[in-house]
Amino acid sequence: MPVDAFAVLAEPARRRILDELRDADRSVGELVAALTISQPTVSKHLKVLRDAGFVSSRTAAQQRIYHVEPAQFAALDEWLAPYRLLWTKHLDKLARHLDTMER
Amino acid sequence: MPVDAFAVLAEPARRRILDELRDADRSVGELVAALTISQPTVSKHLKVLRDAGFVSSRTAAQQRIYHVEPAQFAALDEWLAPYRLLWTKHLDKLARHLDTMER
DNA sequence: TGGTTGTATGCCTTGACAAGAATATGCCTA
DNA sequence: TAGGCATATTCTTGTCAAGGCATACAACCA
Repeated sequence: MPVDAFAVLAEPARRRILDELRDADRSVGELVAALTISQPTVSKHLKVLRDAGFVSSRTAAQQRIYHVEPAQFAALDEWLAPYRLLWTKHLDKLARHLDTMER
Repeated sequence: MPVDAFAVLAEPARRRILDELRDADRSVGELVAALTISQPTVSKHLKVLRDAGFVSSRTAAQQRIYHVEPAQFAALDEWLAPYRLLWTKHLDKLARHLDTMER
């Protein structure tokens, strides 16, 4: 069953994890230290993120190093795209309005 | 209390409502007809969307006409932006790779 | 091999939230 | 003003997921 990307990102803790991984790959322990969340909780969130394809992990001795899979964000962007159109259109209108005002 | 945009959009029904409103403004009744959701449920979702600033409504006689507020999507896009960077970088790398292969 | 570190998993409780049914509210028309 | 239509709200119930705790598993080290 396909996982709902929005539902996955709805959890603030998961977004914090992603934000952390955006800078650099991290082991689970590093994530636990950086955020202030228990290790089991972090591991569970990582599982959700992994299942949804937002991150992947490699094994380095006893540690698992996680890193972001940027491709997965495309789905999100795809949904957002038509709205971005609307809203840049809106910005254009605003710009024209301001332009009109200053004449 | 600020509403979490991701949490709001996590509900598929709410995204369907937004997709419907993207084409044109709609009354609650039209939304109920278009989607196949009970009227109270639609009203409740609309309330959530309104509180989060994703839509606004005007009163037309007994009807309430809803329309999308595109500006609200900016927050979403803002969060997504750094990841988009990562992933276009990734696409670049892929392109270079393909380029290399065809030589 | 036994102990230790790093990570994952299972169970349980609790809280959040969605949907249904019933009802309330607002605005119109006769 | 009564009645009817469009929408909102309340209450209740069921579902699901998050987090705590304990524990299992895996890889390293002495």
